[in-house]
Amino acid sequence: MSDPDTETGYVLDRQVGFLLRRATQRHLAIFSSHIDDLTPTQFTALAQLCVLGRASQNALGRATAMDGATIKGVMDRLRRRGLVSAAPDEDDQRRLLLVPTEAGRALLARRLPAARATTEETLAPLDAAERALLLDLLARLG
Amino acid sequence: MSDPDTETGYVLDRQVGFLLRRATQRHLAIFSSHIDDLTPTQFTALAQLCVLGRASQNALGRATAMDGATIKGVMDRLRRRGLVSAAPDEDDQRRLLLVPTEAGRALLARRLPAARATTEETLAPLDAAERALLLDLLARLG
DNA sequence: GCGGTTTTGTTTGTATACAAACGGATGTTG
DNA sequence: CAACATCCGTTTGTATACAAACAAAACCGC
Repeated sequence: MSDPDTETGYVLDRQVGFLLRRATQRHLAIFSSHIDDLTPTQFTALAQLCVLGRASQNALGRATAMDGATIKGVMDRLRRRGLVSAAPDEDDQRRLLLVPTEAGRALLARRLPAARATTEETLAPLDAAERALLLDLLARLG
Repeated sequence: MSDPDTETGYVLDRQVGFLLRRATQRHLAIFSSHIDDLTPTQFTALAQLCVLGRASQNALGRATAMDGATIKGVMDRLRRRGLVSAAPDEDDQRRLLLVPTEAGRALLARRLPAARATTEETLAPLDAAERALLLDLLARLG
């Protein structure tokens, strides 16, 4: 009767959207406590570009789930810092061919241990089976 | 050997942070397909304010996991649309006392079914047991 | 009751995110 | 090959998010 959800039936702590936002916030805070010279988004984009070797801007955006406007801003900042280089694609005049620089690859390599520590700390409340389960459930949502 | 993670050991699709971002993106897209006159953040803030009845700006921010700068912007927009009213707190001159207007409560009531549909559609890939499990695991992360 | 600390709201600056619109290049199809 | 559609990168506008700094108000220890 004195339940706060009597009127609306809306209990915040049970909403998927809210729980996702909270978990993301905590993960972001942990990330920046381990890595202070790259944002999670920048790290993801740089890491994926290193895996791919080279990619057009939009293709990298698709690979990292960022739209055109977002990936442009991210790459602009990485390029300004000399971590990524860009050149027009010979075969397709529309495309901007992106390649990680040596500095970019080196920085990624130096930060990989901290990235793994970030994941570890984020998942610390869960045991191994629960971690696998969570990743599986999240993957099926996305 | 031809595994793309040979160099970095970094497989994007297994990173919690990436999966959280993807799931959040999908949830956001579903939300806006059901509700086009409130953002998820605005909905959360309005709903929580309706549950609380009244709250100071920072207190509402804490209740909805938004920092001071964020909750200010959200409330400014809700106030501009007449969904929330604000007045100085008599007992504490620092505080801004927020209260949902009738229009705010009415809009929330009209949008609650769509909000439930959003949750339902987001969790559609999972059965009942898996949904409960996911919410539990996410709650323990946050 | 007074001085140091905290709280509250605000502002500024940076960084995602996404929608919408655009011009240029490429692809497709009849 | 010409009309049409699609893709690419860019720009603009809006909306979270968070850090850092600030002034005013309230609190708290001694």
